[in-house]
Amino acid sequence: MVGKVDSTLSKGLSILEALAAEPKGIGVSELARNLELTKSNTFRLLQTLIAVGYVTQDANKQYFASMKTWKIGQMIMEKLDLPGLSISQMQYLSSMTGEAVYLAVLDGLSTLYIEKIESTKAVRTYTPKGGNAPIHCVATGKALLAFHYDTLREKLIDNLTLYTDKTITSIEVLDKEVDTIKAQGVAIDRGEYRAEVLSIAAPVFSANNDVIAAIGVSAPAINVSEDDIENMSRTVILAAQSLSNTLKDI
Amino acid sequence: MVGKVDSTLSKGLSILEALAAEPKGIGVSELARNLELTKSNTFRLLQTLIAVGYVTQDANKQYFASMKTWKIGQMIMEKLDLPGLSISQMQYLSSMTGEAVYLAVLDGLSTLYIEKIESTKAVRTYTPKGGNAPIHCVATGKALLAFHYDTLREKLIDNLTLYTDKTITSIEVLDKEVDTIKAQGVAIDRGEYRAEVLSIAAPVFSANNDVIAAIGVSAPAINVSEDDIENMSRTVILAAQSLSNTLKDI
DNA sequence: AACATTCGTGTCAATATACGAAACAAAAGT
DNA sequence: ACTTTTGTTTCGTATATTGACACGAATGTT
Repeated sequence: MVGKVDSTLSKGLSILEALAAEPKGIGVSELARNLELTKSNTFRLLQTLIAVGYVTQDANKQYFASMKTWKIGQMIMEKLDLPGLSISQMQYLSSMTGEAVYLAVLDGLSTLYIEKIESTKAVRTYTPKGGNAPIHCVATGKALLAFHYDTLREKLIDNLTLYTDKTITSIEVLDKEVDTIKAQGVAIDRGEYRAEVLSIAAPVFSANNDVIAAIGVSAPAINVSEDDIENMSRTVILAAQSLSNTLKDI
Repeated sequence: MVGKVDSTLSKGLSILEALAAEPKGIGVSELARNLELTKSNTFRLLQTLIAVGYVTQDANKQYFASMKTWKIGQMIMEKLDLPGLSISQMQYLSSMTGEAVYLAVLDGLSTLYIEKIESTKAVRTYTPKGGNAPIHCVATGKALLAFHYDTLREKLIDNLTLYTDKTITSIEVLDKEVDTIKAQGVAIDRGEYRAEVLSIAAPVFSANNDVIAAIGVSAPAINVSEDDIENMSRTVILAAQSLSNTLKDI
């Protein structure tokens, strides 16, 4: 009996999301139009969001997302403290490769970067902390995808967006790719999202052997030879295993 | 006509908050008891939170807050554009003191420097933008810590790393220090992280009075007399208050 | 200045919606 | 074997949420 959702709650959250995305404040009417909701409905939901502290309103009647969401988000992060637990392995990867190092978790059909260490080299591949990328064409994404494939495959079929000529857009090809990722324990993206970027990532296992994160490196493709790829893969796998082990005994 | 709130939405958000505070996952029954809600009600709200991506459930039926809230929070943070809003106050501090000026936010058990102005003087105390420092022994860190002490104290107990002979390594001493920081509205570090560096910082408050950042200066200790410290403290506090005020009316 | 649109906020009746109680199987404790 | 507690589902009902409409105040247009 899945599928039934409380519309009030989901509408309220979509308002919160809309406000978070809004660079400048926004009024009821425009907000209602954007979300295809009634003005009355939007107004009322905004009132309750204000009452519980997630939204504020300025003198010109504009509505804003408050910092409360940020605070809650921080709490979640702190409790899990994946970044804290990962930092030593990430630093290890950074020192070994000199490239940008990422820690990512699953977020719908995207990988969400929750921690990063900048490349120490001149040419940088910039992706901000808190940013995300499609799951089917970057290394961290593919590593996460491979181990959640049963729940994600179906949803992904119609969402294999093409980004470069290397991007996997056929589900059959992806099926095979997932098999090799699971077999090898590492995912490699050779310019499947950004043509000139190569990334390598491995899955991180929780205490109950769920894959909860992926750790990996990202580098300008021209910097990396095939031999380098093999070496870096081994290093990334080791770091991921190491991290998985520290998660076992928490 | 104020005060009427959509109960569905507010209950849903309280569930989200409860999950965020829960270090380990939690089941429906216990959650319902904690929040004084019906089991049916709690269950349903959880289903819709799952449907919209804010909550996940593991194999043992335990519910968790997902990273989505964190992501929304990050979005809010980014659109706030703290660096942009801070620049004038930072320049003011720079011109008044001639020393290095920092804008920092909380990042785990560290202060993360998100903006800086270099010292105009010959002798510089170098800390790069994007860099971080332990929270318990630099001024920006202590300013942030003091106003997040309830959530951070426990974690910090085993992480009071010693850097110099001035570093605070006892939680009892830190408790007192936090009290005086909150009382004075300013944090001072006299060589607690780098022996020869002195730093002064004050908290920056958001529209709803959360401390979301700290602004401060950092200087070679030999440059600074006790009188200077007092003067600079006042200047830093003023700059921080000024910044807080501009945040009020956005 | 007069007019026409927008805006944010209230009102209110209708009904769709979220609600609690009870029941369920499965698991955990005893 | 028995009892309690778990997560989940069903269901009839009441109530809380809803959308249409109204309103004055801004804002824009002529």
